Amino acid sequence: MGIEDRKKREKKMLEEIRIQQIQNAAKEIFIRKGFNSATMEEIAKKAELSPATIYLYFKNKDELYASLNLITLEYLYTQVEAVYANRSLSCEEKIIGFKDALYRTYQYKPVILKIIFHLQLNEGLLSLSQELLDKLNGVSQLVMEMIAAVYKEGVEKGIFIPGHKNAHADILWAVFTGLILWEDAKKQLNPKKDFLKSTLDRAFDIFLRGIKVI
Amino acid sequence: MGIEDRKKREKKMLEEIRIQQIQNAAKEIFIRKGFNSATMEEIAKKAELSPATIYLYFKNKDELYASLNLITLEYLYTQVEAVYANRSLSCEEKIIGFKDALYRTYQYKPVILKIIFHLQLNEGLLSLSQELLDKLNGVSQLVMEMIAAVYKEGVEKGIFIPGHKNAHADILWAVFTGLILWEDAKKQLNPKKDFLKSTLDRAFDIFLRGIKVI
Amino acid sequence: MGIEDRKKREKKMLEEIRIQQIQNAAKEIFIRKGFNSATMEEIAKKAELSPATIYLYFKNKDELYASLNLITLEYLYTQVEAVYANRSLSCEEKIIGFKDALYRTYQYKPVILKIIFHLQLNEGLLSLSQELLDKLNGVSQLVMEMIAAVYKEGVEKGIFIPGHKNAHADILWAVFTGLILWEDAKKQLNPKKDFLKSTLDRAFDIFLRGIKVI
Amino acid sequence: MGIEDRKKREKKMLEEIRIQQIQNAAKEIFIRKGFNSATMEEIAKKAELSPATIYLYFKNKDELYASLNLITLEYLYTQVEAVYANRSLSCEEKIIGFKDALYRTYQYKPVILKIIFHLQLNEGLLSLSQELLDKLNGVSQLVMEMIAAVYKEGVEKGIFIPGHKNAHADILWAVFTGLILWEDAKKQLNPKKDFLKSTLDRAFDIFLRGIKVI
DNA sequence: AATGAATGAGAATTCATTCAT
DNA sequence: AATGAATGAATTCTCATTCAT
Repeated sequence: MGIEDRKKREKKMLEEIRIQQIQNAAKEIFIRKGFNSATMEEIAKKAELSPATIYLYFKNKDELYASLNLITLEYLYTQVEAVYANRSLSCEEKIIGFKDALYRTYQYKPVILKIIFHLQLNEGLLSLSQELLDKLNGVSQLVMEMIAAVYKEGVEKGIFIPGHKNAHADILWAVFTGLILWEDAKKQLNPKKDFLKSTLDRAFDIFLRGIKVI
Repeated sequence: MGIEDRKKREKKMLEEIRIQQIQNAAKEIFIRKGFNSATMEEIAKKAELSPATIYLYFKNKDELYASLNLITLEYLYTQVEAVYANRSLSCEEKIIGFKDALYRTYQYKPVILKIIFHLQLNEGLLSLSQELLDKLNGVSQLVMEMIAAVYKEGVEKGIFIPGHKNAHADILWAVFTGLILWEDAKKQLNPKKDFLKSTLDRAFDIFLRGIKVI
Repeated sequence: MGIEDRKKREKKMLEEIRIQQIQNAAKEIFIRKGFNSATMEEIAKKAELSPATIYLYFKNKDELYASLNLITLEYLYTQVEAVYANRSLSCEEKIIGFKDALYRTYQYKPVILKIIFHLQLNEGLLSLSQELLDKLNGVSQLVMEMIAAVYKEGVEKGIFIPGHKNAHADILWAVFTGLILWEDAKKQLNPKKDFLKSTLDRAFDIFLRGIKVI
Repeated sequence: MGIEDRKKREKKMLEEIRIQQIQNAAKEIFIRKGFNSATMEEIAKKAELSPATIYLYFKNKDELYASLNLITLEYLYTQVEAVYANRSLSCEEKIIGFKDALYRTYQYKPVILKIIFHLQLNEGLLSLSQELLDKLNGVSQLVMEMIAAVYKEGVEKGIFIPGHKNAHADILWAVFTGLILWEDAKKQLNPKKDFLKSTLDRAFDIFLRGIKVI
């Protein structure tokens, strides 16, 4: 029995390895080419598999794409949640913590956030199941709510100037994504220059300065 | 002679109307579907023309897409330049002016920014002429420089806290584009809610507050 | 009445001029591009007319093409017939006369014979009416028969070695067309060298030498 | 190891069979319809494959067309070269040998000559690679040179009447191609009658008779 | 009579997806 | 489990042809 168990375990592990292998390849190709221009064949080649094999693990191209978004968002969620739940941090520190969480997520897999941007750009995602769309939106909603909650807390404590909490969550998110996008685009033209971290820090400093009650 | 002239003028106008008719349809479809998913047939249907007719006015899909950029980029530039060159405005007012210029551009032709994002996301637009790509990058460069110059001026006048001027231009640009992207994505899910203008105003308030010397 | 007549005559002449104008343009384009690759628009441009105008004079592209073949063949026919009917010529002289007739035809409008070759290459002529095909074949048949008849006469007079008369007509025709084709192809690569006339003369010398009884 | 080898060999063979299957279908359609009128779909249908499958083996229509030439041109060359290099043949026999070589080539792959004619007629084949065009011209050049050399040898030996060697090569080639073209056109109208071989033999008899010193 | 503008009917080509092995 | 081979269903683009003016 033990042997069977082991075999089963090994099988499952192998399967997961394969799935990741595919997702990794897919991520890169999707980011480089966009959803439509990325071809299954190219992804397969990158994954060192045949196109047909991908279909053993993912029902179709859309599902493969969607799977990337979900894991990305979930990863992001855990990062942000860790900051949010950390009771030892002040509101200001949490804002900084969020920034670092986002940045860590980006650093861990620079590519994954771009997937979300693609989502935001709404490129050909009509064939995603409503279920998945809901899931995606649900997670990002949760992230935004945590940010909003921290801002609200700050306002209540008299630390932050008053304002609509959701708007501030949006702004924070926008600063982050906007900078990623922009710095990345610039890096593409001039790969040597990478000012993302310092500019991001600066942006959040300003943001904090801007919302703090004097 | 006058008659011939008039006829010529009328013909030219008709042609321009047709071009705009196509561009308007294209804009909408490109925004909704993204470059790849948008089909010429769909654009044609939207424009109430046959696909073949589009090819009378645009050499191919890429050119049609590119044509949207050129117009609007120039519009963007003139908007921003007008603020920059306005000697009666203070630095702070210019920052606000930039925001309004950007927003006006966005309102005038919402497509442009999305297209820039596509470019930033490196969506298979390699078939665009180098000339156009250079133009795109050139204009955005000019815009960034104007923003940076205003920030620098503010620092020199002791109004803004010191810092790298380019970083601040990047941040401002990132806030703007990030918000467009994000609010647009949200609007897609819930078309009724459109907080872009108010959130943008708020974001720039915060940004200004954050960079002003107290 | 005289005035009406004159107007009618002028009209007819104008019409014929227009038809020739179109045919001349068509000839050149068809020869340069082949039937399928030649576009009506290109022909129209060459004729300094609009595509629509061509359709006032020719029912469609096929008919336009066919009209060229017919006139060419008819011209050829008159040339060859003149030699054939010339009672003062010997058999040998008639063979030489045929060659000159063919060459004259070719010189008169170097392009027209190539049209026939296209016909021979059977490029996309399925849409020609049977009537026209019959006409085309009928005329070329007549030409061949005249050549064959001269050969036969020569055999009967003991001047030419015996053989199947049609085969010899075919050979004569083949030598001519083959040389046109070949020399023309060479001229394309090196426009300065034009050996058609001399090579053609030589070929017919050899041909005559070869069929003459010693 | 042997097994793997065998499988590899079998796979390669299968691939070659498929390629030939496509080429055979293509040959027939191209000959019947000409390059432009032939459609990939028709070729695919003839080959009992889907159009898409053809693209697994040939990059595009042009390449498929070109592939037919390359093979056959090489075949033509080897045939003619074999005659040319055969030291046991007299000049006269070589001329006859050339004819047979040409005819064998024609029989083996009737398409090649038609394709050369298309080239000669300048049928929009501009998308062929310069490399291939050069090869085509190169090989035909070589063939012509061999023919010319044999004629020259005959003249030097006092067997053939004097004359420009290239002209005689041209004539021989023209007789051959002209007859192919002509007989083929006739066969199209009346498929039962195929006089090519006998007429060709006769033509070369006459040609030889015509150039021989009496 | 002439044409500018428009289009329907294809054509080549691509690619996600399937299936026999 | 993995895949090579095959394909149906698009999609872009072309062009002969029409028609209102």
